[in-house]
Amino acid sequence: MKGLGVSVLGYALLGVLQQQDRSGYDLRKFFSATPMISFSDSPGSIYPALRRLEERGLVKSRIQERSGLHRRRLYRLTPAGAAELRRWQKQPIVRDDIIRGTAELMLRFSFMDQSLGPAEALRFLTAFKAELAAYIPSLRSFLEENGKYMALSGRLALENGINAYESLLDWARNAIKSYEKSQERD
Amino acid sequence: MKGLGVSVLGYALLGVLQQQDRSGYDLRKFFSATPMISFSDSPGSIYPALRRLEERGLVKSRIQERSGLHRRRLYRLTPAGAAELRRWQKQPIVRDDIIRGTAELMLRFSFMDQSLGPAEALRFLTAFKAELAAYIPSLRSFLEENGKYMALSGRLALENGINAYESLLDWARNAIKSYEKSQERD
DNA sequence: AGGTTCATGTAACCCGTTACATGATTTC
DNA sequence: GAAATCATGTAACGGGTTACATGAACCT
Repeated sequence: MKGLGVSVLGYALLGVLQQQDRSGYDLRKFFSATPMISFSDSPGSIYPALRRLEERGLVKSRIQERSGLHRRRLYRLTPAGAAELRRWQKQPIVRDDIIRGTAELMLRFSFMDQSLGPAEALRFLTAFKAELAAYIPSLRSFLEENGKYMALSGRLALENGINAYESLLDWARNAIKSYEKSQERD
Repeated sequence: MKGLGVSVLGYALLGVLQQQDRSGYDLRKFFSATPMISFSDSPGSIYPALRRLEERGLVKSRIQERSGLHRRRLYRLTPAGAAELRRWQKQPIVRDDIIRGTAELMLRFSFMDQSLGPAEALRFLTAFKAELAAYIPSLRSFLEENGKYMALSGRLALENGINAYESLLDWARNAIKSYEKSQERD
């Protein structure tokens, strides 16, 4: 059960396709028109990525003919694609995930309600919180020991990193509360 | 005056080499032992990157023989390399820089005291602040309009994005104050 | 004598970027 | 009739990841 060769962009596509079937053009528009604009909407990235997903059996495409309108190729998530999305989302959170930028972790989380449900989302948040809480002190102590020898810009940049992780930790705590509240209503 | 073909890793190397001459091995250790650990310390990335920088005349290497110790190849920034670093750092800040992740912007800033001095660092921070302040409302209004139709995890992920940009804005304001204070002392 | 650290590389693979290319349909 | 939008591709290029490879010096 390994995640063979799907890029972050690939998972982003799987996540969006989970909601509804879309064409490559739809997906490009989606990326450019929502906060997922951090992904490139260039045809040179999306069309090849969709082709790769189809080769691996994670999506299935069909041509949609529309009178008057352009014909287009609609993509739908296959059961294997949905399973691979869940596998990726459920991976344990390790320090390296935190270090290499939290963008991928947030992507994993953002589709989680639909694919895994709130209980798993809560588990994710709890693990995320723990990993953040474990990592921040190492940054703090680096600043403590080296801050006085660093240039102002360097020190400020480091402080920004610490702030960013701390506001993420706050966010995680609040998100956990949101899920606990929504579970009480059941 | 365009920035022909230097990757983010390349600029990170130029920035670190600005402080002192180092070998490839030193640079790998530096990346793995400091908060710059977000860069890969694998030999497969660093040695080829150094070779490319030397081909472009941005660094110059020499072999250092040390009795008893291992011989190693020390890299030094050339004047052209220092100039290219400054050119990269001085580029205007555009919305796209904000959207594609602020890591590269923070990297640009973190070496700025040594290369461009505090006045330029202040200019950078002011532009950064303005660009952030201009971008955040568009995220807010997206949340306003679409939040009610989004799943909880998706909405929380979006809120996290907004929070992150806002804490960055706070940081920028404080950093500006730090520079203004340090200028008063002149 | 054997394992760890120092030190530097190469090569295959994947994939994102950029640019180019095409054609239908809609709008003014 | 021209411009913008819809819609889907291809191809060259660059560079990061991973894995493989080598050898000297140091420590026990």
